[in-house]
Amino acid sequence: MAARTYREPLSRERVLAAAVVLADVEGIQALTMRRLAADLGVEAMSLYYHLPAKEALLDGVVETVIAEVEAAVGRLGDRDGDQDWRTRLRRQFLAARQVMLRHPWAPGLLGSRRTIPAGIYAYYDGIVGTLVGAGFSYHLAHRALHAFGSMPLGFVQEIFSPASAGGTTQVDTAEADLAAMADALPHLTVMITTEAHTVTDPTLGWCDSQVEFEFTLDLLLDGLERLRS
Amino acid sequence: MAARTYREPLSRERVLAAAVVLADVEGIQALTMRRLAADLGVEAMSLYYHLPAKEALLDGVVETVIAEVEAAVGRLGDRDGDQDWRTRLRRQFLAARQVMLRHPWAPGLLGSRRTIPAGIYAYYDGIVGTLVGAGFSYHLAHRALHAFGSMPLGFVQEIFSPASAGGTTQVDTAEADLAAMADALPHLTVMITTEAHTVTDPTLGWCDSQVEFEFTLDLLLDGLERLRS
DNA sequence: TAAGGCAACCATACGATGTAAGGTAACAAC
DNA sequence: GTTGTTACCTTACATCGTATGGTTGCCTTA
Repeated sequence: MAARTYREPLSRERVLAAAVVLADVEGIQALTMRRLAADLGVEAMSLYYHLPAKEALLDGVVETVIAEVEAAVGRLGDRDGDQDWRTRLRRQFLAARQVMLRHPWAPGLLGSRRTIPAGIYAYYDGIVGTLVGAGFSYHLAHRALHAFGSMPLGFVQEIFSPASAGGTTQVDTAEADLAAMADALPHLTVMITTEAHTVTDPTLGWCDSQVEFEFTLDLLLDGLERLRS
Repeated sequence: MAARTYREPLSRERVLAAAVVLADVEGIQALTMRRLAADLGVEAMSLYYHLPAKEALLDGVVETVIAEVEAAVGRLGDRDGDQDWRTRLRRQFLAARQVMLRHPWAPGLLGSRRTIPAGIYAYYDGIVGTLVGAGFSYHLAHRALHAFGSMPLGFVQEIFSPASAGGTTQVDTAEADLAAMADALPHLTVMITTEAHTVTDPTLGWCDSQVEFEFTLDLLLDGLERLRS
């Protein structure tokens, strides 16, 4: 009765954690269902009891990384409330960068996902909150979000792909459950409603990426010009 | 003897052009060897006579897009020589953006390539030339390149992945054929040699991405602070 | 204690993908 | 007319995600 080969049962969390480790150690291309199962001492099809498909696995992995970023950011947020807005964001982005450096495959994966991972909204809501709290208008805060580009998470969201060829526009889905958002994401909600009503060309959704692009570009060019002289 | 089904013979260029069209119309995930061959009225294995592997196909596709960017940039460069540096780069990046908007899959593909496509060097050499010609030091021009981030090509190079886990560092390869570079890429060559000798920690290669990251971050934060007040 | 039910995992198989290995048809050169 | 060469094709295989349908072992409930 001794060596009954007991095995810790699988779970979504255990699978996702193993997937992150596998990607870290052998690269994202090594993350196959069979290989991941083997690492867990299990057959490939067993994973499907805890995850419906590989896409869901990748979504979960992304979610895990976002959570790690939020944890790192939250950790320094405690004693950080009364800091200058620049200092706060600076520390946040540098902390996020440290997380992403541990998962070099993550920015690429983030950028390749079709749907925006839920955790990102909370993260960005905090950023907008910091900006608005420091006197930014919601409009300028919106611009700032775009300008930050890859700073908060190491990847470029949709700068070059407006609406990303999906079905419903972002405005539709946003207005649908705007009330539900208001609690969890107060700043983002206000920002979206404010900006949506300001927009001139509604075909573009509430982000006119051409305008955002030019804003960021000029911000960089102006800053560099100042450093030049 | 009439309807002898003649078919325009394949060529690397024809294959690459068809690949770009296929990716534009049906998305990059539709770009498989069998599907591409079918579009060309040919069997999959026939492609291997003109390209050694799918990786080479993707490299060629990237190369094609870069060439399209360079063409667009070159087209406006003719009557543009005596413009302000900001105006010139602004126009260049906006022209590049127009190209990338036609190929929404391109930034992601660019970013996923292991080796940097050759055409990019020439493109960036021109940017450095513009900057230095306007009074930038090579050091600041280097910083500016990193700060531009996704502006010139719509994707983030290696902000989060220094040396990208390759074998030889960039310094090794760069110094190996530095002489050959000097003709084709005069500004980049000078920039690399200048910067390489300034570097304090040689283990990082000549790009200390942590420093570059913080530079860009502060550039953005300072610019936004100025707009806030 | 026996019977049933369910949670967790596995064996097999199928279609899609990249591609190795070798075959074939047209044409050129001698 | 033989022989090469070029361009394309047929077949086959490993690997991938995953549909389908077991099998195993524990937990109830009587």
